[in-house]
Amino acid sequence: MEGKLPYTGCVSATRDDVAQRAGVSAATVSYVLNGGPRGVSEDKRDRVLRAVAELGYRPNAIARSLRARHTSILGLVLPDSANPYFAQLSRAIEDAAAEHGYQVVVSNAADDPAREAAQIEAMLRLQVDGLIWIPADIRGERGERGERDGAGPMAALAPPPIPTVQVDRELTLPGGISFCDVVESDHVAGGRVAAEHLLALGHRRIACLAGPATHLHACQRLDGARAALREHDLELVDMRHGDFGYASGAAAAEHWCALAPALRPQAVLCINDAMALGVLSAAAERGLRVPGDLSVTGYDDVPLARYAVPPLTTVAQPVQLLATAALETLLDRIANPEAPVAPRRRLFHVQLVVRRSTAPLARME
Amino acid sequence: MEGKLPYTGCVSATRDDVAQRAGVSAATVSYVLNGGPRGVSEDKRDRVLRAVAELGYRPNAIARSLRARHTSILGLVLPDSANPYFAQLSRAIEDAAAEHGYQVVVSNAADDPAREAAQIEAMLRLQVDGLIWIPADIRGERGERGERDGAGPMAALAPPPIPTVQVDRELTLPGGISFCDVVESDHVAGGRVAAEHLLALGHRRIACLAGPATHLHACQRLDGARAALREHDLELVDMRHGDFGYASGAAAAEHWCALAPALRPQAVLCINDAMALGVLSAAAERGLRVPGDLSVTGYDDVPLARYAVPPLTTVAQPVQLLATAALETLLDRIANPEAPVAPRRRLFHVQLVVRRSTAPLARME
DNA sequence: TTGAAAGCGCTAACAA
DNA sequence: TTGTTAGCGCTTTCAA
Repeated sequence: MEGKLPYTGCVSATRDDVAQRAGVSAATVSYVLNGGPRGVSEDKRDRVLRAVAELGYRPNAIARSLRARHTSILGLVLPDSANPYFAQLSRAIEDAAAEHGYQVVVSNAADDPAREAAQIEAMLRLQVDGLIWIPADIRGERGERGERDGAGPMAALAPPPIPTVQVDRELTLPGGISFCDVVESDHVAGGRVAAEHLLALGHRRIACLAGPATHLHACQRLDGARAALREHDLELVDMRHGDFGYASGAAAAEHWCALAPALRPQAVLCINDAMALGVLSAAAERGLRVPGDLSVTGYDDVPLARYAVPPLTTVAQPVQLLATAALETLLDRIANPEAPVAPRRRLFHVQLVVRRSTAPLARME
Repeated sequence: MEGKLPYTGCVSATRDDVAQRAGVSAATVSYVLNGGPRGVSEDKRDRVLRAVAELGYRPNAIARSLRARHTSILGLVLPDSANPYFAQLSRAIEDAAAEHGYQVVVSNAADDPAREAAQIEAMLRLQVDGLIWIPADIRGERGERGERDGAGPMAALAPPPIPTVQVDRELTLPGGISFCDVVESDHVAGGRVAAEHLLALGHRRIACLAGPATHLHACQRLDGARAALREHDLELVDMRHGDFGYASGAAAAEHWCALAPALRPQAVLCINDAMALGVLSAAAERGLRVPGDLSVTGYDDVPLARYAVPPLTTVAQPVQLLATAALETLLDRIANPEAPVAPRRRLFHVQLVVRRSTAPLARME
């Protein structure tokens, strides 16, 4: 074994080999391996099982899928696997899928619509039984862009050729028309609860570190925050756009930290945790204390949030619920592909997790 | 379109439909779609392309793979996709694979050998052309455990039935015998360079936050650190085992922070970044200053490291190099499956990234 | 209870 | 340059 690497799999046994060795028909082999649709005598079953073991037989999933006309695999398209929130969500989805006997193939669009489209296309060709899609980019009115196919993901998915659920955010057709099922949490409420928390703490000069203007879910969080402020007759004192990464959080914070105390926001509401972490970092570098000089909130409650310095107050999304709901929805569609049911939308509650990056406004600044 | 969801894919066109509509043979359709192996007249090519567009034809990758006896897909088995380091590595591998026309199917073993074995088995059945494997668990002498198949991943992979590369760490057969190619960085050197950095800063009471004793790569880092200390006639003042997660880093740090200053380590060398981040968090909670009261080093240089508070001194692994080397090795094996070449091992250099979580030992504590 | 055989959608060798 | 056709490995209907 050591020294040489001859790949035994290159000449691996087929079901016919098993049948021959066991002295039964090919059909019989199938029956024992699949536990049906027919029974097999004790004797033959043993012989088959023995032959399988001796030959190290491994069923060819490709052949099986071709014949069966389904693959038992689900495609999961992520916008950015480096983001811990998606890593969490993806893990939850995989677990839920495994419980139902599905394997999941995940791909990372890396926030690139062309890449996303290519990957969706590849999954469709792979004949996945269903697609779980966290859209990379909410481009609002037009699904343009994309190189390889001359079109973005919308070209392949509207209308969806196979059962599809969007998770975590909704991408609609021009005019806000839904074209597939959606499972997401209430982004508007999340933005609102974060803002209300800051308001309750006495902050008045609140700034927001938003996402790209093209991302609907980020805008919804922003809208929620603004609505809460408006009820107090307040406006955001500043708003900057980031790209959801640490660096953009740090960059925005650099700007705010450079301001004179009287001009500086008292609190910054960040649209995701990564950017909030960037803010924490830049504030510390600049010698600003959080929450003493600046309160900061995040969004997502990634695992690191509670180990941030200081631990981050954030809005937690119900990751498990999102995952199981997405799977439920998808499996239902797979089971009833012909049912002409209108796109469904399920919305989940979000929860504020108060930690130590926020504090009551200091009396004197 | 709005309102109803009839899955067009359920009745999608086949290549024969295209042939019929274009008024050519099935073979001709293949030739134009695959760009070979034969040429096709301008006229027929146009007709085929038009028919493809009109029918929304999507080649069935399953059927193609069955016939072609290869899938152009590579399997990537990760121990834990929630770990940002693996997310980085996986991204680099996907990119490299895409450049060579391979799609990659990634699965997350979640540090569970049984799950890992099941996933490897599933990939083998899926007929991936090659496997890139970051073993979840270095169990050293015996590959036991695993529920579903009654065996761990070693049962399926030693010897490897298809071209396989281990990346980032090496899992060998009992007796240290290699059974497949491996691409990794020099963990011993990495541990050493981190320790030497601390030593150069004047630290003498150095503790280590190690990984599980079963993980060879973690032990190698530890060995490197110890070797460096020994050259200074020093020993680790303490060593604790963590599980690579934030929480275990924080837990270990709790312990150290509770010690009287004279007993407390002056520096903590952590075997990965996540645990180092946990240490930073706990130290801050306890009011210990880093690096004033305690210097901390990590390992991996995950994206967050430079945004930690304070920015983390760490050992960077050459993620891009690892990824391209792994792919190169694998593709070479795939191209020459019959060549009986001994397992290869490629080792890469590692680099210390000095940031602000380490500082010279304060004169007076 | 069993075996034979018809394909699933595709590629490529072969014949024209 | 083109069409015909034999499978790839499997499931399952049909007939025995």
